[in-house]
Amino acid sequence: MPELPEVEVVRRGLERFVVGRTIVTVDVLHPRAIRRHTAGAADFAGLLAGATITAARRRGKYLWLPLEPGTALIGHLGMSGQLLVQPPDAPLEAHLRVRFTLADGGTELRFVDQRTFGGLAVSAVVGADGVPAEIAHIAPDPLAPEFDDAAFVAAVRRRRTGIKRALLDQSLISGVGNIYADEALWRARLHYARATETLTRPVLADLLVALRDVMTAALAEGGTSFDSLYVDVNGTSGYFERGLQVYGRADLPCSRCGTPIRRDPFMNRSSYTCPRCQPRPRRPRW
DNA sequence: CACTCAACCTGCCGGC
DNA sequence: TGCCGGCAGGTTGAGT
Repeated sequence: MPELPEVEVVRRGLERFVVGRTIVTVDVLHPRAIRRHTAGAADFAGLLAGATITAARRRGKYLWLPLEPGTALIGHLGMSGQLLVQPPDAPLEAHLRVRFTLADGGTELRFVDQRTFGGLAVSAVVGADGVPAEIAHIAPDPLAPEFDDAAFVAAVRRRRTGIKRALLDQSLISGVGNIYADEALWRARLHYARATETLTRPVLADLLVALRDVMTAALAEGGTSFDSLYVDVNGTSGYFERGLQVYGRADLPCSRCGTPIRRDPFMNRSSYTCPRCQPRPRRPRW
């Protein structure tokens, strides 16, 4: 899915439309959607029926809804997941996986997921910081107040890998995916295969600025949507595709120098760079 | 412990 | 038209 800006758009929608409401019924239409909830669909539904949603939170690409009585409904959108707020009489989506009705009889919450890489689970164990145990391994994201810049820089410099691999490691920094990694590296003029241990503190500080800038700009546009898969809770697409400088722009001119953007295979997907602004390092690290 | 990669899915697009 | 390969914004768990 969706990287941090797209997930934050969804979180804001949940905050607006479902916080304060009480779940009445839970219908799991596809077991794979709750595979992380190992106790199964009946347990999942039983823990949620009667629970009241007290907030809508996010860390990186994970979402969760804290519940009264002290549990939390966790969600990850994977590659194609959507959380939609729909009128009860809206036609059922082709890939509807879980459906929640709410006590006031108004709009209902639906989890729709074409590829089923995403999923939901109920957490019974919430840490002191309010983060469910299942998400404890996810690092803070760069837009969160608890993100520690110095700790991130030190951790990157201790690594022995390529900088893009580090950016995609959600236990180091969360919320960054293939699009925003490429966009931030272009802004910071860094090639994705630059060795982490050779990057200086100022260079990494600049990279953090680039990440925050591009994600904040994307959020202001409602996120990036190439197609109808990436939408807010009302099904509306964002407009940041226009703001992308390298991602998906193979052979188009770099907006800074005119050199054609290059696409390389990378970790079973793609990386986009400007060959001139982001020269390949002499000793690349994958 | 640090790191890498295949596997999990469905749909779409381009080439033959 | 149909079939096939390639590709898609992510995470995890097994393996080195």
